[in-house]
Amino acid sequence: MKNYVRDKRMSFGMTQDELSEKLDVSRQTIISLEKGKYNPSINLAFKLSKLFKCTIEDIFIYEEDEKDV
Amino acid sequence: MKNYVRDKRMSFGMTQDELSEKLDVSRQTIISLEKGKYNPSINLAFKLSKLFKCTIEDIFIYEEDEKDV
DNA sequence: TTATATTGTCAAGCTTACTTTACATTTTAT
DNA sequence: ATAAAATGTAAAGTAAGCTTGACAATATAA
Repeated sequence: MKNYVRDKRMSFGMTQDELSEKLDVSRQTIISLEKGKYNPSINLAFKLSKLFKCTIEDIFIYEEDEKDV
Repeated sequence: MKNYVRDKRMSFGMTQDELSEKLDVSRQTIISLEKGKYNPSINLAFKLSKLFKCTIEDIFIYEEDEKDV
């Protein structure tokens, strides 16, 4: 799954630390997401979409044939 | 988080067993989702949205003050 | 250059999504 | 009423998301 977390974060002029605090998750979680180490929980995906004022689908791009299922 | 999995499934005339097979998850997972025992992974949420031809937001309703975070 | 901010890595541990199996209850059809 | 289909429950185990802490590397600024 591809994602635009880093792009969105930067377009909002936020640091990983600021983002993690606003979302109430650890900075590690943000790093891992941006680096594509794993997918977010649906709760975190929703939090991101609310904060970035867009849909989950705007941030996360699902690829039909995901190997990481 | 509220969800309309059961409603969507029934509107498609499918059984839990059929749905679980199409999504490649266990029937238990469907039961647990419909019963609200836990939230789906974002992967499963995407699979459901594709199958039901709608958005994740159409199926799962995020409540700002989720206690289950 | 030196300090400071920001980003990144590693590892151990916890929580929760999900699986599997086996069986019980409810619904639908004959 | 009986059988079959569909739904539900319980429990133990695996996998993945997330945390914490400590420290390394890179970028930005004075």
